[in-house]
Amino acid sequence: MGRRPQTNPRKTASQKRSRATVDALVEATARVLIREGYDRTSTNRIACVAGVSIGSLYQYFPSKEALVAAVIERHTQELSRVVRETYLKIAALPIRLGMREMVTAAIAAHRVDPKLHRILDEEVPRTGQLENVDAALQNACALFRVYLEAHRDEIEVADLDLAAFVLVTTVEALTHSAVLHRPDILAGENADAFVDEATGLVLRYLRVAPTGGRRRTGDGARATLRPS
Amino acid sequence: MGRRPQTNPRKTASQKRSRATVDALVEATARVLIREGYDRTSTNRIACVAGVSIGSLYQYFPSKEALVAAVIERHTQELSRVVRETYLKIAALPIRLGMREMVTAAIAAHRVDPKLHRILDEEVPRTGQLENVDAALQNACALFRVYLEAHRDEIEVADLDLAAFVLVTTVEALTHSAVLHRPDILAGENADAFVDEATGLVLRYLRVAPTGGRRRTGDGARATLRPS
Amino acid sequence: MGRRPQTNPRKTASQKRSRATVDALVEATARVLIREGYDRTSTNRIACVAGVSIGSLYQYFPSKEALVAAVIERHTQELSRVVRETYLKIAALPIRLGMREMVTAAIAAHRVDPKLHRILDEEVPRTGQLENVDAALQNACALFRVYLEAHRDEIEVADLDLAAFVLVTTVEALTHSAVLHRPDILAGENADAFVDEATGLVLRYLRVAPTGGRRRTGDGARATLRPS
Amino acid sequence: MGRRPQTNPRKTASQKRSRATVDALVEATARVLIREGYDRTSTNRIACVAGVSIGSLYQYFPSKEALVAAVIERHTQELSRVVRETYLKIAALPIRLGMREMVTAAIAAHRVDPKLHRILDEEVPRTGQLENVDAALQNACALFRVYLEAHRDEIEVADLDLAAFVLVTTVEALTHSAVLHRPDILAGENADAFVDEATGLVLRYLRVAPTGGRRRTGDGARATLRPS
DNA sequence: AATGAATGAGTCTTCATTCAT
DNA sequence: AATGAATGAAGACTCATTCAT
Repeated sequence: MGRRPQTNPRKTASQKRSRATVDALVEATARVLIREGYDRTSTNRIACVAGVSIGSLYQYFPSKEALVAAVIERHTQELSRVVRETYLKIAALPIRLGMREMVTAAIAAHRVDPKLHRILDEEVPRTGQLENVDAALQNACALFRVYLEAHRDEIEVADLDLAAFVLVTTVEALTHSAVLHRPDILAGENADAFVDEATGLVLRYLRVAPTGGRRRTGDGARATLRPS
Repeated sequence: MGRRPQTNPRKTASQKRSRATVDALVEATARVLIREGYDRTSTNRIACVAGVSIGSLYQYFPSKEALVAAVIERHTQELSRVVRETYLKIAALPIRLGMREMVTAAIAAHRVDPKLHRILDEEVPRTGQLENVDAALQNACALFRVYLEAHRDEIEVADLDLAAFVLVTTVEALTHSAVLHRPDILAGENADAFVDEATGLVLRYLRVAPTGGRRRTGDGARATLRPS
Repeated sequence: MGRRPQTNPRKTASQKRSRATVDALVEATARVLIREGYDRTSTNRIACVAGVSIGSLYQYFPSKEALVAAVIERHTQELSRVVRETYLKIAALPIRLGMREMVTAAIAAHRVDPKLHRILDEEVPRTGQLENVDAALQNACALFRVYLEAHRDEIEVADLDLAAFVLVTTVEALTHSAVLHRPDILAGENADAFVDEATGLVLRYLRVAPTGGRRRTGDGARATLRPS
Repeated sequence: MGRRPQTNPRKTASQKRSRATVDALVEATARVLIREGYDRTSTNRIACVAGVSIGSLYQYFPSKEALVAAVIERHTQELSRVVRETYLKIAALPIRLGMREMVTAAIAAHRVDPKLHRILDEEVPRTGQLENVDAALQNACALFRVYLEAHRDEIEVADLDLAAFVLVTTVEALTHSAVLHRPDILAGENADAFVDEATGLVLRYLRVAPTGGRRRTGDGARATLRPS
């Protein structure tokens, strides 16, 4: 596989001017990535777009990879923020509402910067970032597990860890796929239907009891029909 | 985005020798891709590994991208074959068994050539391949829809298209994630539990009635435990 | 000290055309080295002067260092040839004449390509070439030792190895220094005086008996003047 | 050959602090030169090691070359000091002892800072320093000539200038080569043998009469054995 | 059809040096 | 005086691609 270049920032810009330079560089990297694609993204181009000399670029980032890593980092941070906020928001909600909120938030997260998201997902080689991906997954699972535990009495699952993994993966995949590959599914009023569907998937998986009152084609109806 | 190079094979190798050369090149590309990673994969290297001159390489493939595309194509074909065979196999099965078989097959598919799969998934820029990805998704959904239709009486869904999309995406994501990121989940006896879990997700989503008779660690057992 | 780049030729040019390219490159390197100095010698410049593309340059030489190494090698070969031929020539001569011949040859050797010699001596960093330098020294000493052994009865030395080292070093240094730093010493008729002087140094070191018969400005004349 | 950068110190540091800064810079240059090699020696590195900002560096030295020149200068001064002291020491000694002392001092000189010496000798391009080298040589010759003149009655040479050149060159080369390339020759008790050998070379060259009393493998003994 | 030498645009990266603060 | 951020020319080197043989 060959050696991978360093990706740790070269020096932490403390002064105001340098801070601005670093920001400009990361921002420029994201923009160039989007506009040109990964292959056509060169450090010179980035420096140019950032309005910074190539020398300055290398003063703060030891390699092209480091810049891309910074962009990924920044984007991931943003997503994490959304996720964390969502958990805070839904912590107190009953699971039915909470899950719906969660699906909604997942979609929103995928729309934070869709073009960048797409590039990062499709074009940027993730070598060396694998640990991060795995870490992010573990992290999301852990958070979700906490949520499930807190709502244990509303659900029915044997293995909380497994359930967390299944749901995190599923919700991420569904929203990701819908946002990136089936915009039609999320267009206009369809959106609600999709959210219902995904939420339904989650709730039934967790064996959340169907709403007593609302009689619709739902679990509730079925329950009564059940043979035993 | 800049112009994308041609990716269509230059000429259809009719003669036997040409055919062998083409195969050798595609195979070499896959191997180099795995061994060196996308960035370090050069046409010269590929030609060398294939035991072919660089000139000959360009006689059959107009660009590097074309070679990579051919590898993706070949891998995709292989996966498609597994998928198709699975559908044939499960067509006649009741949905409970069919779905379980499907999950199993999906895992198997992800293990066809795991290293190549990973590289293709993580490192190879998919620009220009998007249509293919989308097409593959549509295709899989269509197939699955046919299956669902055939088993309509066993399930309870409002929108078959949507359900197909949801399940194809979900099963793919779960098996993909498990194989690539959580090998522990699939190790040894855990594998069965995971298959059960994924199958359970699918079946409950489709509102397939839990098994009355068969008593095993599964939905059946659970059903009886339910309060109401 | 950091890693040193490869200096081994990349591929041995077998075909006629490539052979010419390689030669042109080495020759160009020598010329550029002389004309521009080591620091200003760039691979692009070399390729340009050689009338070859930069790509071709790197097809045969993995690095700038490799080119310089090739030049050094070529120059060293040339010098070695002179040295070897000298030994052949003087093998049968009595030591008085042999040594004189040797000093003369040493001067000649330093004049093979004086400008290149100077650059190689003064400007080219010899990192990594140290072993070569040492090897060359050892080699010269060994050859000289053989010569001394063959003429053992004409000389009087306790340690042949040490004597060989001393003389090889001395003669090299004297001729080197004279050619490069004191051209006046070797100009016109002075040359003979210098050769006499150096030869005298060697002969007296080896305690070769002064010539009785031959009367000339040299040890012979002096010998008669000696008190005892 | 292109323009060579300035090498004269920018301003004479009169104040105490400035003086310290300059010293730190020169010292740092030497250290970096040794640790990293010439190529990897950058002004930023030097400034960093010296604990000084790059800006300050350029306040005192107009260029990288100037720094290196200062290091060479300092090292040369040191060597000169050793040489001068040696002359003072041996001025009153008879030539036999004086020469032996000189050889010993030459070895010592090469051991003043061997690593730096080696780098300076092998890696640092001497462009523009040629005059200095030549000057140093001339200077050493002049000093030595004075010595020889003072001892004229003990020796037998036709051309004092030539003899001075020959001996300065020879002694320098022998000790240099021994220290750098044949440490074995100077190890332990061998050292004495080598000093004897080099001193013998010098004395016989100068036709210093062998010691009358001490009967050992020497010129004296031989003289009586000589055929005629 | 095959070969592989040749091409050269373009990439990343370094580093001496300047200059605003 | 000092700082260190910024500069950008310049260099080493790669690699997809062409084309004469």
